[in-house]
Amino acid sequence: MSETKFKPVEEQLAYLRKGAAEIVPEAELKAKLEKSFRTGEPLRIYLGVDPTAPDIHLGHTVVLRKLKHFQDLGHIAIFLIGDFSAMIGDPTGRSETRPPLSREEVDANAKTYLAQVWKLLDQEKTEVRYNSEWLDKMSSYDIVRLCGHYRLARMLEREDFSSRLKNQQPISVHELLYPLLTAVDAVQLKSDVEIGATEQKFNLLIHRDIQREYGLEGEVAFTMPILVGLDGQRKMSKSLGNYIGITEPPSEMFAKLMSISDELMWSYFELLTDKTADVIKNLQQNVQAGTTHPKQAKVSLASEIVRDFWGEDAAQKAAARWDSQFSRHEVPEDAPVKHLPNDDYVGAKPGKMKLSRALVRLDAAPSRAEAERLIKQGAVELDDVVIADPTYEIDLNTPQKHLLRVGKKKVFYFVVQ
RNA sequence: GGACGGGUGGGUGAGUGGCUAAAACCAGCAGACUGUAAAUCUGCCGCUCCUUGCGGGCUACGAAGGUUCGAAUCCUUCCCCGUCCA
Repeated sequence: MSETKFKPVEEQLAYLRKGAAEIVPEAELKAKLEKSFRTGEPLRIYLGVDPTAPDIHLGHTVVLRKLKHFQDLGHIAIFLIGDFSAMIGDPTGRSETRPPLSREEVDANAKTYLAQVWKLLDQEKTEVRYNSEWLDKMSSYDIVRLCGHYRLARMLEREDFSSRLKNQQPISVHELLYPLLTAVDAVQLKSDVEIGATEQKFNLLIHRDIQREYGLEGEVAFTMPILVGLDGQRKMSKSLGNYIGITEPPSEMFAKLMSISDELMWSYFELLTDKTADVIKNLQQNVQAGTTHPKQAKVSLASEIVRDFWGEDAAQKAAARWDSQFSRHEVPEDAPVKHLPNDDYVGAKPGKMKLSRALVRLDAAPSRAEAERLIKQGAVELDDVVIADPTYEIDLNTPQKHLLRVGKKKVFYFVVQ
């Protein structure tokens, strides 16, 4: 290994700092980088992820991208799958106990999860580990000894626990074990740096402490901000429904990105694109000065993100389609054609079907009550005519294709079958 | 083990026998305005049936029973959570 393998330390640091929330302690990271530069030994960076859900969304990619940055600089990226710890459940940010997952659920999630990770990370260069590898083997004695390395008072300092305690919410004992067990990961991996979201800071610092208890140097806690979801308020999460999954089709991804607020756009630029801090700042100034339309800036944001996951072509198509459908209100070229089954149901009239019933059959409304509401509110357009009469009936004897619009987002054709 | 407090719609949280499909707020949905942005305004916001009506039926306030013409509200048992004491 030659000394020329790595870029100068300051250059590496500048690259790594982009988007970072906190590096604790930064001086130590610098020291580690310097040592690595001298010796030619790459640093060991890890990101631990609990496969509690099968899908990755943009929020997860923030830390993933940072791991990639380390990888880009020639360091060793370790992707740790918390297949064991997922069964315990991370108490972080929880106002209630997380329901434990079964082994099967965890395994299935881990599999689909990993497949998605390679959209961002270089599979060739990434070390994948599972923490069941060592956690499964620990004896009760090992665990008791591990617990001996940490104090309850310090554990209870953390916000999640203290507020639950105050609000008379339950805290299960096993939740206290979570940060201690994941600390074993850090010990086993002999990590130099661990990446996590800001909410993981507490866990990361415990990991650092425990590593030292086990005679290691102690990793640097590298935290990234939490990505705010599409609502612009709460963190992006699947359960809140304010997320963009990385396997979502390009045009959907694009449309969702275009719907975020202007303010939110900037943190997305910072955390989800490779644009440098300077470029982003510049763009922001142009928008403020009025020389660039905010919509234009957002189009470039959406294009870049879609391109990362689906390629240049797909990104361009998605942009064109968005413009056509939402700016010009055209019917998209690839609008789906659905089939309206002309089957029997109790009280069916020959050749007729209530529009509200058809909406449910066509998957455009979750229930007939909801469908009627949409109709009454003028949200439903059949063949370019607004139908506001909830008693409207569709003539089932017409063989041609009908165009249906429900709200602004749903546009499709249907044929009676 | 004992004493006490609590479990309401996606969330927070009112409601202590009928006027309650259940206040209010948040979230959500739709319309207007726009750049499908935000903000704002308006309406909706359990399910179902139709003759779409201040319409009919069904389901709902931790679970199961009971009292009552009538229960989220009263009683019994059970489950769950918390606080204090041991």
